[in-house]
Amino acid sequence: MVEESKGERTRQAILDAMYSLIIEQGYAATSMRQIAQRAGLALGGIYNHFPSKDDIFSNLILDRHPFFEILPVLNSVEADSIETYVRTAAQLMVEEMGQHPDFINLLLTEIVEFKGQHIPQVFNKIVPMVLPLGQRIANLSGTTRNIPPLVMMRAFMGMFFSYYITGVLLGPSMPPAMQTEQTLDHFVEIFLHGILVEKENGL
Amino acid sequence: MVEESKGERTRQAILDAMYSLIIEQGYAATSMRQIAQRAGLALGGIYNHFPSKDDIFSNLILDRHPFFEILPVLNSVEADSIETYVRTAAQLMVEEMGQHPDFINLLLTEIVEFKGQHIPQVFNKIVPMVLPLGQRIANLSGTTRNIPPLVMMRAFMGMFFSYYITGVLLGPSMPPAMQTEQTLDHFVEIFLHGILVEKENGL
DNA sequence: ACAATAAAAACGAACGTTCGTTCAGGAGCT
DNA sequence: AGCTCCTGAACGAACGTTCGTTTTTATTGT
Repeated sequence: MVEESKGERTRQAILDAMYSLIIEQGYAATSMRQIAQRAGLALGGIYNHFPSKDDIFSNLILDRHPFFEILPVLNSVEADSIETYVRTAAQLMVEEMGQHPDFINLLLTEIVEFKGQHIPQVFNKIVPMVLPLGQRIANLSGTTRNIPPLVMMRAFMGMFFSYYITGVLLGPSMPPAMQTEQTLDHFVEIFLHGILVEKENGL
Repeated sequence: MVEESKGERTRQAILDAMYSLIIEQGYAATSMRQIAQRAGLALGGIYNHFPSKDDIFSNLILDRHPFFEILPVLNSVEADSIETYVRTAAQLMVEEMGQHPDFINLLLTEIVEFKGQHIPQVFNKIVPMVLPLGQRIANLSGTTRNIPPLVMMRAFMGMFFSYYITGVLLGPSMPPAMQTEQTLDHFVEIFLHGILVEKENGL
């Protein structure tokens, strides 16, 4: 039934093991012995599939970078106007991240422990996913300011990623006025209309 | 002349040493021996000042968290309208971070290696700095949407922090359309006026 | 001002542990 | 037989921490 060879299954088990261990305790604190145990093989067996601990991580991040899960979500949004798209996409993106509160660790671990050395490769896989998305959005109804679509996407991702991560990290420490049920809506409002109210006709 | 005792001086030297070593190579890769060497004392001497490696970091992050440098900058901005304030503050904040491309490591290290366990304490030191700032801004001229000032601040920080960090991390990998000289201005424009152009009088 | 004394700080070898990696050999399968 | 995969003991290096000892600094008494 499954076309997966034994070797490939073990390989995936090793990647799974490291993934979950990093989520739980970080990269540095994760030992090859723990990976072996969780993957269900002996210590030495790992080296039949990967030449080093670092190499396991490199494969992990290139296969399962958090963004590879977020972008399809943004791509799946159906909307007929830019405003609707933004509202729906922001909501979905935050929800999606909320369902995987873990995978942020992977992203940050790569930056901290590997100084972001995999970012170019990861980003090269992302760009082809993001370009058509920018195109799709540009074709929706609604007039936007004269800002390049990719810059808008960058701002969008940054804004709602920061919303999510500050919520997770600062959550209980935040003053009530900083985190309410409407805060996400306020972020959407700022992104769509800005913080300023344009004066209609003087007053 | 200086009222600093010998002990206090080496204490600071140890903190300095760990700070620079973390910037260069991360927390896990930094050994007590390296700290001792850079601080100019023997390995065992460290333990006259700190009970453990973790404890050095805890003191470091509570003394020198990146935000403690950014907030005074935002506080120093003189402006008579909200629009001017936002433009100036965004510019200054990005510049300030650009001059310390290093201290972001400290922030991320804390999250990755210590699971953000110091965040509540750090944040408690930050809140009193941020509340009066929100008050000051609320008193500037200009009409803003009905959004709590602290939420605006959260959005502001998130937006321009993300601008900075994506620039640093993704920089050379980004498509040209995503990173130009005007991109920061576009971010400011989005924050002030949103991406949408409100229709004036139908058409 | 100076010597006596206690406290603080520095030393560096040693300890026990854990780490990533290697390797000679054994299974299981075709 | 030959190949892929696995085993687990062993290796050497590096780690954080401890400890007995010495040196430096600060405080006191005179």
